[in-house]
Amino acid sequence: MIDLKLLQKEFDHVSAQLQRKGVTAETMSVIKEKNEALKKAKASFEAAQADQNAMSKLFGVYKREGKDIAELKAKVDANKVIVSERQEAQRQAEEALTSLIMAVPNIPDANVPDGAGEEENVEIKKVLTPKTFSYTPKEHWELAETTGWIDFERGVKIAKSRFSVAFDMGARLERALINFMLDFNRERGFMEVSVPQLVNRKALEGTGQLPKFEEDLYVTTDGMYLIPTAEVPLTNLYQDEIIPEKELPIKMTGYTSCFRKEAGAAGRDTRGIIRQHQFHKVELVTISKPDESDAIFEEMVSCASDLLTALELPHRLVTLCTGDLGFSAAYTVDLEVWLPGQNTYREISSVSNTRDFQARRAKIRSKIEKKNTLLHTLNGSSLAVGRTIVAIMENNQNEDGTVNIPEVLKPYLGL
RNA sequence: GGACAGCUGGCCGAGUGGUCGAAGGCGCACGCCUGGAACGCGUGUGUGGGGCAACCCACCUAGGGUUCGAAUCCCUAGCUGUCCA
Repeated sequence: MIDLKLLQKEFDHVSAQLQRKGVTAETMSVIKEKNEALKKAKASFEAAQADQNAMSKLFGVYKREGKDIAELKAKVDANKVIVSERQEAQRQAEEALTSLIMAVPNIPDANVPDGAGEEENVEIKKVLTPKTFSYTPKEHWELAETTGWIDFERGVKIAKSRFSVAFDMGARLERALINFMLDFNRERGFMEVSVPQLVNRKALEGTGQLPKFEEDLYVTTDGMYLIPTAEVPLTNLYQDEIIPEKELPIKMTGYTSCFRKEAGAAGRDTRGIIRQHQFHKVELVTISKPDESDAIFEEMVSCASDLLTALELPHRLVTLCTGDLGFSAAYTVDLEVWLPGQNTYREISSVSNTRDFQARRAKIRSKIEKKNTLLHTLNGSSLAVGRTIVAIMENNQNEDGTVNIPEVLKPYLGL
């Protein structure tokens, strides 16, 4: 959620920054209007209420002094009508504003490049050089068949499209990767946490998936939601808390399944396991003091990048432009892994600093220098498991359709 | 699934209709004491919003209700605990 006080104080600046993320000038001025209307409605309601409170207090005095309360009661009764009218006006004004601002994305950092979409993301650097093949490298779904690691048809049979089944070494590789990633992250100072994979609405509002992206979430019959990422439960662990300063930063890593309807992705990546309704991911989440978040962001990017390097996977780092930046992020670096079969780099991790955007929604604070201060929340994948398997398959493939296991994973596979 | 009990500030805990935003304690901050500390003593210390300020409003799990007035009474929901099935 954006800071309404900041908006009020520096409307032109905030408005301009948000317009970079596609919020219209019109929406901004409506928000400004609604905010002012709410303040007026609130002041008028509170004034009536102050009258009410003052008169109510007199009852105690009158009673003690044995005075007649009939006249006072008539006055209070008349005021009560005014109070309830103004209360309703305030409630409506509040609702109008809230529904607007909950759907406003975070303000992008000043150094985020402008751009319409992923084509305009800016490369930071490449890590490791892709190896050259003496033949045309196969795509992972072809290798899925020769290795027998992934079965797409049976996934569809028992669920529907965009579900798959991992068999034998495919399944073992998944488990090995999860353990390897968790251990790697833990050695970098991230505490391992195991969280629920169903959460309530409030949690999703806290991290920004709701109310705007309801159509991409699976919901259960009793109103719980399947998590689209471990970022949701991990970040919301500290919802509505005032965290002692000495406990900061809180650096966590967790493995969960993730569930996404992929509502807006019809026709994209329909083959293979790049875009599934259910996938495994190891996530990093940090809650930090505001002045530490930039340094921690770099740590998180390095963690994910070094993980890819340890797996011997060539990749590159890109800064997302305004058009590709997510709803809650102020700044995001994507890690894209080289897929020789597709002859391109594909996203395998996304590390974001949301600054105080989620903290404001979720009320995550700490008392810093005697003042309750909204903290910064950061999240990043380290890494998406399915896509890592894709990358391993395509980068480590042999001409006969077999795939070599990366050295670092062998201990995890008993090899 | 049924019965009962509870849910109060960073934490613990008192408070059963009228200066209660809430005693007391812990914790924390500052000061005194000390060579330095601990102990002890003193002072301060909830959150959010509005206002230049005085000050005002809201918040005792949440949402409703009764009342001039609710932490306190009533209803509903959630959660926690205990017992029963």
